Amino acid sequence: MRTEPGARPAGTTTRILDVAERLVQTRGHNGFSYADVATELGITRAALHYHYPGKAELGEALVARYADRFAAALAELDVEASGAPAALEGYAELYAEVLSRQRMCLCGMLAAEYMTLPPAMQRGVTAFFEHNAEWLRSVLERGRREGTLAFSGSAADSAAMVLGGLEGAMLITRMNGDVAGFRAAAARLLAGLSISADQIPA
Amino acid sequence: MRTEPGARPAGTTTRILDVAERLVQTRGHNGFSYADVATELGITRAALHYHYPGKAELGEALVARYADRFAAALAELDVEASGAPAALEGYAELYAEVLSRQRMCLCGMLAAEYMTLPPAMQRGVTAFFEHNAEWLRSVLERGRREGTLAFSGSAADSAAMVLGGLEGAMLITRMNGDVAGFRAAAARLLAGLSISADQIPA
DNA sequence: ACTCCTACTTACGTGCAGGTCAGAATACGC
DNA sequence: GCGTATTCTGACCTGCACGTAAGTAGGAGT
Repeated sequence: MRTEPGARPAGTTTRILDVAERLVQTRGHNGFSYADVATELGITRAALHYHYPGKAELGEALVARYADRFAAALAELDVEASGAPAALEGYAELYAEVLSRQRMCLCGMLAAEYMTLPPAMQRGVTAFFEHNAEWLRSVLERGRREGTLAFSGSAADSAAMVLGGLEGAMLITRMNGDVAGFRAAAARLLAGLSISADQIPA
Repeated sequence: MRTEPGARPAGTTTRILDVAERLVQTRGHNGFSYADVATELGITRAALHYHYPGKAELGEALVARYADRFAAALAELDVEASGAPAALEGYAELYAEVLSRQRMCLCGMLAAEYMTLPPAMQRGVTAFFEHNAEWLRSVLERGRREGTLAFSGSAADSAAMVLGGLEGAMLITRMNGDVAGFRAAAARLLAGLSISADQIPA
């Protein structure tokens, strides 16, 4: 499929993924066609079928690459972040960066279309969120142990809240491109987990 | 269009809306066809075009009815809820009820597909969220004035957080039908706004 | 020089989705 | 018991979306 790992003009396979990814993140999996991708790349639809036999397989590859990248970003946060609160802020910033490119989280988008997705994509999306929730849970538990975070109930519940909160804030603020609004909502979300500091002052 | 306001066998126009609503809430606006609705109702596609000239108009009617119902539910909460915290809990419960029927919020679904929607539907969806955010903002401000809620920053930011948090939690928990998980996440979300009570005890 | 693989293209087929239009059936006032 | 409006059907059209098959251009290896 690929000529070499270091193909200079980016490689058609990768460029297909790049275009398709953007289309899914903006229009959804049911909102774009092979023709859209082909036209944008200046190739034929048949060429797409050569690289990815069908839309289902392209979708699978999309989810897999996105999940890998996200996993890598989380691993980097584990290393770089100086503590649980910083890790959470870094996590929210990952979302803000996606949003600032006028996109929705790929898997958040696919979560909405979940019922219409081929099984392999469903599994990929589910795994993505499970991995994220698990990462958040571990960060939250560490923060509570270390005394840098405080929250009631289980860490898993708060992890689900953070994950859902960021995805949802993204979903809604994307409509009018309000990145600042997203950051404000995300900050408020995380403020509810901090060791009660900035309370009450309006 | 309708024979009478009190048509006993529900009226085709209404039944079309009911079926289409469920399909949008589960599969999205790009995930169902006129044929799906017609088949389920045992009528032809042409009959659908008689009641709603096109998918765009059907979609508009769907958003309008959903927004009206939601607005009525909010007005009822204003009357019935005994205070700001109760109003917020009631608000979250509205979402939980939708989810318990295995559905996503209609407008949350359409928010994902926003870029592919006809302009009139976009306006309807935007108006829905603005109305919800405004309602939440007023509840939050009242709660803060009355001393029943406490939160940092502007009420508008916290309103966006609650709105996004509930939509996002819904989006994600719907995948595995985890209503209990949704309620837990929603409770945690609102706990961050209460006058710091149940902090720290795991 | 020919072979073989990779990366495409051109041409086609199928099915479905949205929409139109001319009527048929039913109910309805009068 | 007759016109009229409402509600729906049958037949059709157009375009697109996904997919397939066969063929070709261009290098890489020997």
